[in-house]
Amino acid sequence: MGLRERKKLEAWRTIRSTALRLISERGFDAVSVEDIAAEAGVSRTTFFSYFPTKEAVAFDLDPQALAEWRTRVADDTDDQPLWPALTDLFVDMATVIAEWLPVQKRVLQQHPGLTQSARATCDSFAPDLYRWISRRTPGGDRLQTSLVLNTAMAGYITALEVWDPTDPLDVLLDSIRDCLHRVGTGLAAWERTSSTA
Amino acid sequence: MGLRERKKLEAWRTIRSTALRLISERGFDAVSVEDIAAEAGVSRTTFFSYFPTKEAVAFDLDPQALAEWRTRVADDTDDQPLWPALTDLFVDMATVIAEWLPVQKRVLQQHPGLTQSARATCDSFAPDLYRWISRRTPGGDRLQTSLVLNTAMAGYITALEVWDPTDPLDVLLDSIRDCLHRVGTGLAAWERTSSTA
DNA sequence: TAAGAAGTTGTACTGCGTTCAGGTTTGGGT
DNA sequence: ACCCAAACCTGAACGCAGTACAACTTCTTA
Repeated sequence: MGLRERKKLEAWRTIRSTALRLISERGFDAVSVEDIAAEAGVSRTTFFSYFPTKEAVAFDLDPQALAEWRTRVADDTDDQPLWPALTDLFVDMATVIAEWLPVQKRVLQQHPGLTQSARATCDSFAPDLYRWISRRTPGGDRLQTSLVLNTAMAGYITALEVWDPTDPLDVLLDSIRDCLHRVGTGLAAWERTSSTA
Repeated sequence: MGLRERKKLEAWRTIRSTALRLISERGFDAVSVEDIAAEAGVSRTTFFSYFPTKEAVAFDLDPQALAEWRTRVADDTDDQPLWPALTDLFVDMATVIAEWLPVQKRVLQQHPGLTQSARATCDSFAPDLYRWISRRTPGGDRLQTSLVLNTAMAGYITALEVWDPTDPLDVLLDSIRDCLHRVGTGLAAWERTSSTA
């Protein structure tokens, strides 16, 4: 990893940390992009070269963490049944972003209007999961694959929604496992029958 | 229904139709709020008194249709099991907004970035559904209720995602029924056990 | 029909997000 | 050690979404 790449990641993290600190202190609307950029020591233009929107600075995934998770998903040779394996991927994801979850959740509690942006976080790893599910269920059509993905995400989102950020991370991870297990037990029965429906 | 209320609804629908027509013709980004307001014969200020954001004009629910659906949900004395009854509510919702679905879907196909806004449509009737589910599952905790809601919505969203807007509405309705049945069969088994988990 | 409530309009303002030309830093090749 | 091209950062200017507000018009009701 060259100097250039390291500096970029460092800048990304500086801007992100600065943003979350300011937003935690003053609230999302009371902090402008200008404020964040100034405090992080970069220009407004540079801010937008790292984050496409102001919301993104609070909810985008760490590039390195995301890349690591992606390679793990791509190289996955797990031979468990579909839903336990899928559950592991979501737990991995939550673990990877564990550091930021409490503060993000607290921002969401103070500003429910950002729920949409939070869901966009899921969308950033959805394509990888879609491919992974397709690979695991060769007979599945588009409907079945999307249904599995969206249902699993519903479980993940629900666990995040109900989680209290002052609780330890293990509580969240167990809740994710619980939710995916509950929603998965029904869909598992459809895995074989989808092409004959 | 007084003159005032009738005029308001009429204005709402004029703005909405105008907006969808212009957006269909030129694309979402190439139409400004100013354009829509001018073409609809109102001021920019008035536009924002009807729709909180530019996205809302494409995805908000018709006030009358929403009100009718709400009373139907509130007065619901259906004694079917949970998931068939819930399925009926979603099918009702889709029927109620059937008129706009094809053009909205076409806008989404041309502009995938608006998916988040489309999901906000669901959020506008989510609170009603949450209350309805709570009423139907007295023993359920917050996790179970949210899980049922989010999972049902995942089914609904999935059906919308894979639906081809050139297909007749019945195809979509059947798909909604199919998706909710699939995701519901698993969760139905948890209805009784949630308080002992 | 007069008073007041509800709705509309123009204006001015903040702040997000984009574009672009010009300057600076970095890594690779000689 | 030097140079060059590519990548990066920056300031300035712009368009447009969304808000605030005071003046004005239209509807309701007593």
